[in-house]
Amino acid sequence: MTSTRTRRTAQGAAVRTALESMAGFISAQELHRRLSDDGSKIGIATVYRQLNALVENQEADAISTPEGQLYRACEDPQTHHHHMVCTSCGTTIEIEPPDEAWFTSVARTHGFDVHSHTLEVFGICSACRSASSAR
Amino acid sequence: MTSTRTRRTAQGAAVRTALESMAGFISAQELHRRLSDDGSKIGIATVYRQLNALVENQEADAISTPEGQLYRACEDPQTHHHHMVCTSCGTTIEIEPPDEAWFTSVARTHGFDVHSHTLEVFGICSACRSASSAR
DNA sequence: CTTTTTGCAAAACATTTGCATGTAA
DNA sequence: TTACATGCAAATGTTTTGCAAAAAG
Repeated sequence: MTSTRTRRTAQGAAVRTALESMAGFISAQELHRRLSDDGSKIGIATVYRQLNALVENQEADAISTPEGQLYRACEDPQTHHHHMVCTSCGTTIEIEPPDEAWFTSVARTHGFDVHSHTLEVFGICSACRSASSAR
Repeated sequence: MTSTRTRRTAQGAAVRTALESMAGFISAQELHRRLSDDGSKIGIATVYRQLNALVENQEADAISTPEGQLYRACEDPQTHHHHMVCTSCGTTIEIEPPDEAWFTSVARTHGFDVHSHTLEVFGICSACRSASSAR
């Protein structure tokens, strides 16, 4: 092995930049769509490869949803926030966990070095609830 | 509406029974495989439909993984748990939130009717941490 | 009978991979 | 140069759907 880590490519930079400019999580497909719309010339396969590389390098983390994987650039542990989303209309409300410190404490207990965490609450908002009298 | 809820079918019972007899989570594909091996005559599409029906009726819940959805029969609300996963080796540890009730309380505050919630902690387990002296 | 469920195969998607070609280093 | 990255299309794997036939009520 003559040592060679990662090559600097336009596509790689584009993916990283785009991901970092995102507020929350985004899918590879969606990210690719945005990059393309913005004029970037990049294939979907490359988006996946870059995204997976970022995750492996711990520069991003991913969560699984019924629609597939969602990626997010890693930020300062403080900067992040959680959401509560209405599974009916999609409304999203930002919520604040009672004890953010808990995450790191459990981790320490198990010898983990916490990198990030996700918390999502799904439900039906009052508006949708009243709307759907049927069921 | 002449009122008609759900029809009782052999396949439906088979799926529910099989799911309830499972220890943990299982995928639709895997469940179908087992049912078939046990002689049940049921199509994969039906397994999916039954499973999704159970989830909608809150008789089962599902989690998303990179390999797809995993289902589990619902038990006492207390029984569900969250995970902490090592982003390096994939090891998953079950963790217990300090205050499960918090989820429903925030929801109520915002007029939400909580349906489910997710909590995931990402990090590096001790084993991987020591192992990766290189980097 | 009437309406829901099933099965099957096709359709939809998300994600990965093989390979020839382009391109950092 | 030369090994790694990209693009494209084909391959995978999961989940959904259309539709005619079977089953429940």
